[in-house]
Amino acid sequence: MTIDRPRPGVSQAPVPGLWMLHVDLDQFVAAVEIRRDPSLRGTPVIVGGSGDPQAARQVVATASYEARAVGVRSGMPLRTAYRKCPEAVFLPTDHAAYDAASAEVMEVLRSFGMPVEVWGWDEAFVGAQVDEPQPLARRMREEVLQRTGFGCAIGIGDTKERAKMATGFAKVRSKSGEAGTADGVYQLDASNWLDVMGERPAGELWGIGAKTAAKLAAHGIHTVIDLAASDHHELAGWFGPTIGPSLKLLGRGGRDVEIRTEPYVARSRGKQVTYPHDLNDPEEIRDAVLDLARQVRDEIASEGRIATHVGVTVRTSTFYTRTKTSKLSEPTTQIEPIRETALRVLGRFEVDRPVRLLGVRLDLLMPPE
DNA sequence: TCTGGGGTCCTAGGACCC
DNA sequence: TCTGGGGTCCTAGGACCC
Repeated sequence: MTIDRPRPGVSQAPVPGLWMLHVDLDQFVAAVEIRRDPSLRGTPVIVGGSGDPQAARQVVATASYEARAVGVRSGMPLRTAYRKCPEAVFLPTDHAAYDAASAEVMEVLRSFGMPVEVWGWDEAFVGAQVDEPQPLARRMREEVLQRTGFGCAIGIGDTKERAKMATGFAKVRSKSGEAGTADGVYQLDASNWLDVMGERPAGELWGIGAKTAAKLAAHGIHTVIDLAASDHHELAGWFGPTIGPSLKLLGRGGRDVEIRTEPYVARSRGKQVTYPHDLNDPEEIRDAVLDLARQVRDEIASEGRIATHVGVTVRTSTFYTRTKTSKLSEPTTQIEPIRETALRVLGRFEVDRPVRLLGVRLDLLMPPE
């Protein structure tokens, strides 16, 4: 799954008549499970880990609305979710099913003949050159529902950032069942951005997390309008030359209008595992790292990708987590140099506590252009 | 509530070279 | 005479998102 976020430094601007439609599927993972087993409809569904609610060290990946209603959240330990909602149906994650269902939806979106940028399983941006984006968005929702059975919300904006924020309002309205035109569709553009967003906390903006929000607040910047009116030189001093000014831009609603339709090319590939029980034996730790290295190498090799760096992550029982990386002597797809390098990187750790998690990541050679 | 997994991008500092 | 400045490569760490 590929994730992106507002890219600092992207320099474009709203284009008259060009609308960004941000399509966001409702509780997608749970919806896929409910579609293939309609008897689940109306009952709380919790997807995550192996599907065993008693398993330690596993968390909720997605909870259906019924489970969310009683306080179940993604990222919550499965055992906690079970305590809150023992009547829920617990299911293991099934990536292949979500991949396939996602592809169905993206095909429906592409059938409108407009550029589609896929964002992970359950999100996409569509670039629409139309005078009236709202009727189009409603037709898209209808078409997705008819042809796939999945509900979605659509945010409309004159930038991607505004469209993404608009989706949040579209979802609220669609759930409240509010009558009128705003059922699952909401529009944010230059004309209403500050009216709607200005007094909201800056931390609600996409790309501003808890850390950045706290740092902004320490400098007296609390709301979106504060951020929009802030001094970009000061921001650069606090956050660096790229991120600083990009934050002010975010407060003003962003300016990205580029729909990238090319297939996504990953920059890295990794695998990490939290073991059901801590590893103590150095031999066992070595073997586990070699096993992870082999798995990731097999994946990239089957996709014709070439590794440039090897990273190893170690998390100890105290949750202390560190990653070290080494450049391969030359880009390769061969298992031997990757194994050797992984062991060399592992050797740079002083592992003096039980190990909870190990990970191996390969940075990939990017094709030219 | 004992805390997953898979990613991306930016920043900073040291090494090294001219 | 211990001293300037710029550029690049490499790695660690942090922040964010789904």
